[in-house]
Amino acid sequence: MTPLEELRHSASHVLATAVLRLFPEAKLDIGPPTDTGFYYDFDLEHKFTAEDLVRIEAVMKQVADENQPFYRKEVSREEALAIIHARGQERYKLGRLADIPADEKISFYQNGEFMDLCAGTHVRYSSKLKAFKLLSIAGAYHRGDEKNAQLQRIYGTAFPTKDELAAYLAQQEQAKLRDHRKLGKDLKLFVIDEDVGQGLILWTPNGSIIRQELQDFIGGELRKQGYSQVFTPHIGKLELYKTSGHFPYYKESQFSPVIENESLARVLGEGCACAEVYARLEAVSGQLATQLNTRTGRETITADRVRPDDQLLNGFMLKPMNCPHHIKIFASQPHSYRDLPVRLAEFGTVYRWEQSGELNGLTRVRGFTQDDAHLFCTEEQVGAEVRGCLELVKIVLSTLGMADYRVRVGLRDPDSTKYTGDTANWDKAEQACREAAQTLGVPFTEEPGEAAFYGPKIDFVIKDVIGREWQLGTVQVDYNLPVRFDLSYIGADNQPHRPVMIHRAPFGSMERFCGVLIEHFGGDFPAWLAPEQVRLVTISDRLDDYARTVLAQLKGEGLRATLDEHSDKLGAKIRRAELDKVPYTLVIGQKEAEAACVSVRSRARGDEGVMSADAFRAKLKAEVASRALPAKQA
RNA sequence: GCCGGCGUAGCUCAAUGGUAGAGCACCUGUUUUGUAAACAGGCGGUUGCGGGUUCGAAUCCCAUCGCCGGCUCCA
Repeated sequence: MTPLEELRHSASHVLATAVLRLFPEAKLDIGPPTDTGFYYDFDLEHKFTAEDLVRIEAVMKQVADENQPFYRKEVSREEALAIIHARGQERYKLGRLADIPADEKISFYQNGEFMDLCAGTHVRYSSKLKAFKLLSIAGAYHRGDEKNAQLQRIYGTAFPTKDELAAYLAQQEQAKLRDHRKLGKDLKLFVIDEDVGQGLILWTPNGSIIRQELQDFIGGELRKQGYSQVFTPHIGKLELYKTSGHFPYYKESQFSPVIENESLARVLGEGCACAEVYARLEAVSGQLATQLNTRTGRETITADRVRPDDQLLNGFMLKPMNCPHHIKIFASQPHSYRDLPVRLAEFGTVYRWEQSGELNGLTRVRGFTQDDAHLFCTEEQVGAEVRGCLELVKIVLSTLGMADYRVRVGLRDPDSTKYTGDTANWDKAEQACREAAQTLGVPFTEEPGEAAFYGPKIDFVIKDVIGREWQLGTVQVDYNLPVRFDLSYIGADNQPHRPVMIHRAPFGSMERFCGVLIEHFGGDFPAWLAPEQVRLVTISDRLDDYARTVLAQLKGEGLRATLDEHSDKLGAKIRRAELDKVPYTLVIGQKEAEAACVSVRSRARGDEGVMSADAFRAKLKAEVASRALPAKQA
């Protein structure tokens, strides 16, 4: 444990000490340090309130002042049981004790009257806790399993000194100002209207410019890399998703199907209530899941294809993924090995029924557009194609100056049944991902259980302003959907072969990416992305005519410019431009008008002096064309 | 979905059971301005929605919708 973790871990023990002083009946679970602080989970009838937090924190300060030494005590399993019973903490601690392997030492840590099953380590005296603060109360399931009891978790943070604590809290406050939900409102980038629906993004004109620019940017890269553009509809028949495996496997995270009127009439005509419709779908999908589970891994889908029988309801689903549609395009005609790789790209909008409590601004939504593509290639081509996809992700991130990300290779969880396909193919796909990741030149972690249901993936993960991680770009290797859809190409040997699929989305979703991007730039977008690139402000409205000439010239070059026609003093107009985070403000007075000039003020660099209107236009055009990042120094 | 907190004007907030208010934004007028806020006036609210308690509810209670922080989930 690092010294800081040790400090925070000790703070969590002191938190538990204080809680037991105030609420002796509280049952303890666990209290570890975290990246940013610590927490402790309690089971208690009384619901903690904000006022309780103040009281608890005050008692914690007392405990710190009592300068209690922390003692480590190693005990036998029998002694441990006795301690737990003596303290009436059987409810969770017995289970925690049982988790400790037989060959490991069992230890307790004691400070004052408090004693907790704990591997350690701890600070030597509670007086080391000079700077801590309780932050929030949250529900948390015991062992992170929603089938278990929900405990009350108290979060806090601690630092070696009061200054460091104050700096951390101030930095957190600063971070909130960059929150994309706040900036989205301030800069009028997007709205979410409760009448339209939770998690459904309405892109306003300003936000749409950013999204469109990003789309144009990557579109150019795709043309260079030999992708073909396709378009597909937002829905597909239930049958399609039964074949792909989405329907039985992930039905709970999809919008309810749109049932064909005829099917619906048949069911309702029999006197069924709406609930009966859902019950029937449940039964059908359960049955399909069983069938598909027992059939995964076979090399031909024809015999395995699940056909609807008379009991089935026919209808459509909002697409949760684009792959089935793209697969159907690939399958629509025969392919020679000479055609491969086939790369089909689409900004495809998908819909997923995320739990209401998980929705979050742009970063977790119910309808989003993936910058998606599916590559169909030979097994020999997989490595090169995956590397090409990773290259694309790196181009995106470096163009935007996003360097603070981590790479995760998501592998299957060997104990889970949520995956489709046979083991041999999974092994090949996982190996392909691993090898490709090694060529990245950045560290990556392998994480079991993070794979897609059809294959392993390489994800680019970025933190938002409050430290939550979000998966953005992703590259996924898939040996399984080609089997499920019985895809083939004709090889050099004139025999049919199974292609391998690669799913990839460098941005991930436009919504989530823009959310993270807004926070990355704090709303100060580079000129090429800024909804408004230039604001013209005049000293006096007598100069507005000249300003309008300059404005027309800027617009003529395709630049996004406006003229501030308010009857305000210059300072007020500049302030407004600054608050609107416009990259360039052109100040126009008599001198400028007479010389066909503009006085340039850069948001990043301040006053840059006077230049000819023509020169500014050329300079900004070049800056936009090169997709330059805002430079602090001229 | 679960636990907890919160919903007052476009935005930020005030009013704690007794006439819903301020600043900014917006509109109008005056001002004609040199690098982050000129002045004056005006517009703007069934206090998220629906019930209830009360002589009287933004305020108390119930329900519902939404938002925020966690948990769970995340193709």
